[in-house]
Amino acid sequence: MRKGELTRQAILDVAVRMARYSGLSGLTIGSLAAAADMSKSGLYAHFKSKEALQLACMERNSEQFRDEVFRPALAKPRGVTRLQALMEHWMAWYSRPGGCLFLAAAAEFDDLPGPLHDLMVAEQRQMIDSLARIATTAVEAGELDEDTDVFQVAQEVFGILLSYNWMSRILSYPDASERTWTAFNRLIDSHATSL
Amino acid sequence: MRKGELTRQAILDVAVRMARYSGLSGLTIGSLAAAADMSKSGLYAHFKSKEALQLACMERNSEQFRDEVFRPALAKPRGVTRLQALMEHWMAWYSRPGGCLFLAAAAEFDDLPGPLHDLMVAEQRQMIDSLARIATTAVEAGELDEDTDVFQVAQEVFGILLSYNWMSRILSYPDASERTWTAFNRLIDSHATSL
DNA sequence: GACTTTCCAGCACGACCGTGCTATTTTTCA
DNA sequence: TGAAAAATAGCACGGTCGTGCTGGAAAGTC
Repeated sequence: MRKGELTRQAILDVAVRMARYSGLSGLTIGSLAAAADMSKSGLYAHFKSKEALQLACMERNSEQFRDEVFRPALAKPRGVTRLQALMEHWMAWYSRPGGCLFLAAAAEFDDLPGPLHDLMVAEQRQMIDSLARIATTAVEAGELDEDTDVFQVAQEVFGILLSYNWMSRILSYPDASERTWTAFNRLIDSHATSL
Repeated sequence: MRKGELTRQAILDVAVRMARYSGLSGLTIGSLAAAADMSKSGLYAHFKSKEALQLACMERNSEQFRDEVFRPALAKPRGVTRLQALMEHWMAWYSRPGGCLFLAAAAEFDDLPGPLHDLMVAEQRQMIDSLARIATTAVEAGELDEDTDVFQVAQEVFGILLSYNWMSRILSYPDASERTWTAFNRLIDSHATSL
């Protein structure tokens, strides 16, 4: 790997960490350059515009999310076990310092048209699809009813996770985690095959 | 009411509408002044700092939320009916152009200490408490089990709403609304008193 | 209608923004 | 090791940021 590509990745690591706090719009070349111990212009040369930098941040963040949330879950046996593992890692992801960049980006670009909006939506859609696919494995494993609407499950699981993020990280409710699992178990039970 | 106070309110109306798109950090005095047909300094004089303007925006947004979501719900008979009405108006609130300022503010200030963070958390907590109180009326009305954990219900209802916001507004899934009600009904059923 | 208070525009400020151009240093490869 | 290519710093630009001051216009009060 070329030196330049290495530096670029190092910059992106710093940028994503900063963006978790300030959002992608709040990210500035100057402060990023200072944090990365580089000159503004030297850093800027790696991305031809600020928007390109922001897009690269989103993509890097997606990679990290796949690595830290989906990949460990996919290592577990298919079915409810995998779904549980996904929940665990997802909750840990939300608990990282600075919070989740996706949630920040969604709030920032939900109604602002442009490439950043489009990429954000595409990444989010892909995530929901992956979540639904894992729910499908639980149906195939015979753990959930055959007529289960996996997208219904995906939407509800995502809601449970979003609510966890708010209650735990933002409002610091101590029982948030426990209530999250209560909600999840109730959701699974209601779709579980009655033997 | 003095002229100044009238202008101040007019400014805040514009500011809140703008902040729904750009967030409270993205709000700038210059663009706000242009949108309000005022000079920068003339507008600025009404708030002694940008932070004060942002705080005023949050408070105004809270008033609007109470007026448009909680007040109509409280006009309904206590119990599940009221909870349903709350859901309806809350969903309509999320569907407003620009989205919900609370969600934007939560993403912006979740890990940035300061008065804006503190006010955001306080408002959000109050909202959850009000939501739990409405759930309590359903218990008192004999519609939900006596041993229902109303904060569990509040957390789950909020999750259902958050998920609706994402699926509907951000990802434009056409079935989001229907699935939202499916989730809500199952939640209520699981806590309903068995007669 | 005079007087006082309030409101608001004009203007200026230092700081930082994103973005380019130009050298110069560093890396890469023959 | 020397030539070609890539990476980075220095510097400058027009623009906008938040914030103050100051004077005149408008509103409120008697």
